Order: sequence, then structure tokens, then C-alpha cells
Amino acid sequence: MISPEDIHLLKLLALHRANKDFVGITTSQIGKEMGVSQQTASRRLRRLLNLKLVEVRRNGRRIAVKLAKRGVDLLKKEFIDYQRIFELSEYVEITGEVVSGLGEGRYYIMKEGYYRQIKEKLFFEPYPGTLNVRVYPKDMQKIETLKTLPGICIKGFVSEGRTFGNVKAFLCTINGKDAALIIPERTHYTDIIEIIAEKNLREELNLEDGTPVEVVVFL
Amino acid sequence: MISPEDIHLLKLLALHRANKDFVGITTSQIGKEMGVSQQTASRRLRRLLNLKLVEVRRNGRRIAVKLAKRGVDLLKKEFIDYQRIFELSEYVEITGEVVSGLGEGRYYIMKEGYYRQIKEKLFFEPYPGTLNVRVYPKDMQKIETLKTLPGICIKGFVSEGRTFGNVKAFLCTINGKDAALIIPERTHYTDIIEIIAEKNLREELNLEDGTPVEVVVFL
DNA sequence: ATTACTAGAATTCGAGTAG
DNA sequence: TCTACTCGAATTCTAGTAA
Repeated sequence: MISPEDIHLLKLLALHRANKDFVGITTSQIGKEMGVSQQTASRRLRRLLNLKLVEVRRNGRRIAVKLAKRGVDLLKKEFIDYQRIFELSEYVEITGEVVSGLGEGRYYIMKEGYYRQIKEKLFFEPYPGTLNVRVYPKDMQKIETLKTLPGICIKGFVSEGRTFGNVKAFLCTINGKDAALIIPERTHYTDIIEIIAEKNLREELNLEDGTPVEVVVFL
Repeated sequence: MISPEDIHLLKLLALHRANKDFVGITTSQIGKEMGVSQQTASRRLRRLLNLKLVEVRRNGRRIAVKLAKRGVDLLKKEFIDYQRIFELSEYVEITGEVVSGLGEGRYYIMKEGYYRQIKEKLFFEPYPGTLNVRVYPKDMQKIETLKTLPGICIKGFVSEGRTFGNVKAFLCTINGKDAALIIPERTHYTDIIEIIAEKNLREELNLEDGTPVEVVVFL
């Protein structure tokens, strides 16, 4: 499996910008920077290659290394750990702007299975609709971090012959107004987050598509 | 010396909040989470103890662990590495608010030794004074990261029998206006950053103490 | 100059177990 | 239960060196 040494080398390569493109480097140099012999550096690099964490190109005797997607993902996971350690205090600030959804939020919220749990666990009766916010790129990492946290679990259920999955919720404020951030447990990568609240947020906060908002999420 | 395994364990303990306070934990649990035996976990923990990276308390047979300052610092250094990999693209955004300085910025800028280098390396003749900005806590980590980067080096010199140290500069904009961020090489921890520009920024940008500003630093 | 193989040395592992 | 010791086994190291 993947060892801390593997991550150490991956990080070292990424600091040489190998996460962006192929970077020429020698095994002696790697060894020097890691405090091990050239031979060990060579072996470890081939280990990363076998684990499909890096790609290696050869120009004659020299090599150029680039992190594979899997390698970059692994480092991102590490990064998220450190963010959890140092950045997540009591709350996280997320900025973005209002966008239109497909109106399906209303359907989900009104399902009895979700509605009852929202009342019980989030302590408010939700307005039947969600506010969609497109998160600015600079705050996307925070969303990824939130996905790794437990939050408040709204359990899934089966109804009308289909499965409604678990949903994670975080109490938050949006432009100062109490609300909750909703994250489906199984979700594809997206920069859209969904907010629910007791009242219609578009009306209460005078929001239109494109209006910038600040969401403060409590952990 | 400190190995990647040591960092791995330190991080694991920090994820259990051992960076904040003593946390009760067993060596079996550590072993399980690290994918090694209880014996190895015990040995590695004692290794961290010897390296003075953690403090260990005993309650009878049980132990409680807390990261020592040295351990927290080590993890912070790791975190900064990951920030360099993922966050520093071409620029960093830093937000804060204007505060009053002691007027000493003027004295330093006007020293011939600094003034000439600023003209040559930053490509503008600086207004004789600095704008002090108190950085919001959420962006402080970025300052720490900047301190680890080379930037543009303004070399120190000796004049009037005293030493003027090296200073690091980064080209930036403040509220859209071209300027430069100045960081003395040897500086104590502070949330105040100093900005210089061609004109008086307070006048040009209509700034008063407490005015929020956005500084975009180019790397 | 490189990378990377072999082989013996050095280190690290975990089972067994004491306290 | 816990932690942590001993010791033989397993792994990982580097020197030497081929290509």
C-alpha cells in the first residue's frame, strides 16, 4: 500500500511543480533532498510508478516526472487533512453568487422522509425550495473539506419505489440570516451548493442571479 | 532525524485534536489507524516523545498525548508546503483593513540603500511612506506562506553605524492600484503588512483607519 | 553524466509476553 | 484490559557496479 515515504516523495515532486507538468530531475537530486541515497531515491520513484502515482518519461539517460491524477488526488487528500487541523476552527466562510436551480430542491424538501428530519435536527420548518449558490473557485477547497466532515446526518429512505440517499447538513448563515447548507452524501463534483432556510431567501435577502453572498458554515 | 512516518503519526494525532490539548488514545488504536501493529505504534509514539514532538501523560496504564510546540510547528511547515502546491498559482488575495503606523516606514524608504534598489527592482519611485494593513485572521496563513517564498530581494546594508537588514518585496495591487508588499527578512510575528506605492495610497484610494482593502500579491 | 541491478548490511517489524 | 520489552523474521537500506 501507500506509505508515508511515498507521500513524502510525491510532495517533494509537487514542490518542483511536477503536479502541473513533466519536470526534469535526477535520482541523485531526489536522494539529496530526501536525505537518502541515489539508489533508494531511484527505487522509491519506481515504486510510485508501479502504484501509478506518477508518470515517467525518458530522454536518453535522464528522466522527467509528472504526477498522475491519482498522485495529485492523494496529495489533495493530505492537504484537506491539514486544513482540518489548522483552518477549521468553529466556522468556515464561503463566498459565491446566487444562481438558478432546476426547482428540484422543492421536491426533495417536501418528501416527508426528509422534511421531518430537517425539523427535528435543524430546528426549523424549511421553506419548500433551495437557494443555489455557485461557490467562487478560491473557496472550493473548503467545500471539499466539508464533504469529509460528518455534519448533521439526514438519513435516506425508500419511497415510491426509489431510494433517497443520506444527506449531510451544516447549520450556517447566509448574509447573516440563519439557514442550513445541504450536501447529498453521494454527489458528483460541483461548485453549486444548496441552502435551505425557514423563509424564501431570495425575497428575504433581496437576491437575484449573480448577487454575491457570504455563507458562514458552523461545524 | 524526523521521518515521514513521524509526520504521519503527528498528523494522525492532530486530527484527534491532540494539537489543542491532551487526548486519551491507545497504542492499539493508533496502530489500527496507521495500519501497523500495536507494538510498532507504541515504538513510534515513544520515538516522537524522544524527538520532543509530543508530550505524554499517564493515567495508570492509559496514556494521553498532546503535540509539543515543536510538533505543531513541524505540521505547520507541512501545511505550508501543501499551500504552495495547491493555493499559490500566480497570485494570492489578502484582505485586511488600514491601520496607522508609527511613521517609521518613511525613514526606511528614504534610506539611499533601500531607495535605489526599490527603483531598480520594483520599477517605481516610491512615495516616502508605507501604508499599514492589519490582515484578517483568515488570511494570516497566506502571509506565513509568503514569508517562505523568495520574492524580490532588497539587500541590506550598513549605514550610520547600524545594520539595515535584507527586505523581501512582492509586486501587488491594493484595491486595484499597483504597489508592492514589503516584508523584512527578520521580523517577529505580526498581522500588520506594509505596502509601498508610487503615490500616497491613503489619498489616492481615499483610505482611513479601518477601511477594508484587498491586496493581490503576485508571486 | 545518468539509471538501476545485486547482494550483504542495517533497520524495522510484529509475535510473544511481562508488568 | 493497557504499555512496552526481547528477539527472530521481514523489510529496506546503501555500496559496488553494469549499462
